[in-house]
Amino acid sequence: MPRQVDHDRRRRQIAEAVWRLAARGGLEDVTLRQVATEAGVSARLLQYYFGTRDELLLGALEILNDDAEQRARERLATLGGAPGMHAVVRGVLLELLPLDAERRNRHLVYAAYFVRFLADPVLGKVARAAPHALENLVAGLIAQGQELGQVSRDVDAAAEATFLVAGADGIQATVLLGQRTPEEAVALIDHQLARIFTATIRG
Amino acid sequence: MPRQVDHDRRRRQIAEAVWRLAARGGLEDVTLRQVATEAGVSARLLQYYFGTRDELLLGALEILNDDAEQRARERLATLGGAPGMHAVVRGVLLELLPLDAERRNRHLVYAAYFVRFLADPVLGKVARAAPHALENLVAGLIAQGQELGQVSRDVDAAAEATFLVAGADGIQATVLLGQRTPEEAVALIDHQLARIFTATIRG
DNA sequence: ATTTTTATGGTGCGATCGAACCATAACATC
DNA sequence: GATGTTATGGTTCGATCGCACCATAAAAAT
Repeated sequence: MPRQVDHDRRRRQIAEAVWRLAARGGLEDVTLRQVATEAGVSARLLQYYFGTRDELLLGALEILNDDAEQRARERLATLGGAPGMHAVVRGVLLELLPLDAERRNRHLVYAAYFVRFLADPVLGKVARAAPHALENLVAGLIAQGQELGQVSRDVDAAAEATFLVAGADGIQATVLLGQRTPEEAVALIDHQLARIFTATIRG
Repeated sequence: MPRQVDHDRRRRQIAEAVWRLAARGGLEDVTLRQVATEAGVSARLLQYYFGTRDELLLGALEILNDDAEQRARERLATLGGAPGMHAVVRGVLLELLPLDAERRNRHLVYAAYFVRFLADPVLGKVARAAPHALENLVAGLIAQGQELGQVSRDVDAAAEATFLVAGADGIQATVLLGQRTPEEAVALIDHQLARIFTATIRG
């Protein structure tokens, strides 16, 4: 076994090139040659690490998903000792907004893939996994908030959770298009959260 | 002036082919040859009516926008004599959902164009026009509802309007991905509207 | 009937695409 | 040091792309 090279590192390096190109010009611009140039490797290497172009697109998406989950966990972990339901839900929703270059790029990549998700069953499967889990997570957090008296019993936790996630997603698009600043987006989220989490200033 | 042919009709015929292809496989699949085949005309005709490929993409988008606006007006006109604010807002929001093949296709086309909107200033200008107007429209309707006592004075009309539009947009995406049925989507919208339009059954 | 403008089809060119193929440098193992 | 596997670069091929160019049918204008 010669020439041990960190395969995951190489794959990530190539995947990041795919992301940049997809975010910049859509999947049309993700050609093997452009990816190779952007990643600073030879085109042959793409075949070696990913195989065909479709497999490259799939692989880059999987790595992006793993990345998103890990970053989200990291950021949620920085919320402090006992965050409280309000803060946690806020953290989850803010993960959907393009508040920094990394998140902005990620959501642009998802946008570039979107239509493909419908046509390609394999990609679709990968894409459909995440959002539903998010809604359930938020719904559970709101329900916990009800147990703790931070949320009125009158609210429909599942319905509100779904609409919060969908709303954050919709606001994300407007920020990407430059119709709204990130600050305005956060304010809109906070406005809705203040409505749902009535009985809380801290937590 | 010979051979008078309905130019608009021809352009629409070609534009519809662009929409179908874009909805099916993204802008990558919108090649001149494929569009020509899909529209049942010669590739030469695309050049004649639209010019370059970029101009074709722009033209097809403009026609789509005009179409969307006209269809929305038509549907709103069928709401009956004195619709009331609740029903009008509902009608506007439902226009954002893929409740039939036409609306589904339209939103898929927008999705296919999305990343382009950021890179191409011309396309971006066309795309940015619509949504902001929608939010203002809904905000105005909610404000009118407040005047008429159908909406509490406590609600922030602008903030709620924005979140309603964004939420409808986000829900739209989940319906397109098959994560939610159109009926569930409508129910979610109605749930939010029932919260905002408190004092109304016939509204 | 001739002319002129509009509308349409076909064909060819240079560039680029995805992917298969061929070569070989690097290195662990024996 | 010989050997065999892993990792990388380069080249080539058939297909397809956008688009420019050439031809001509159809009909209004003269």
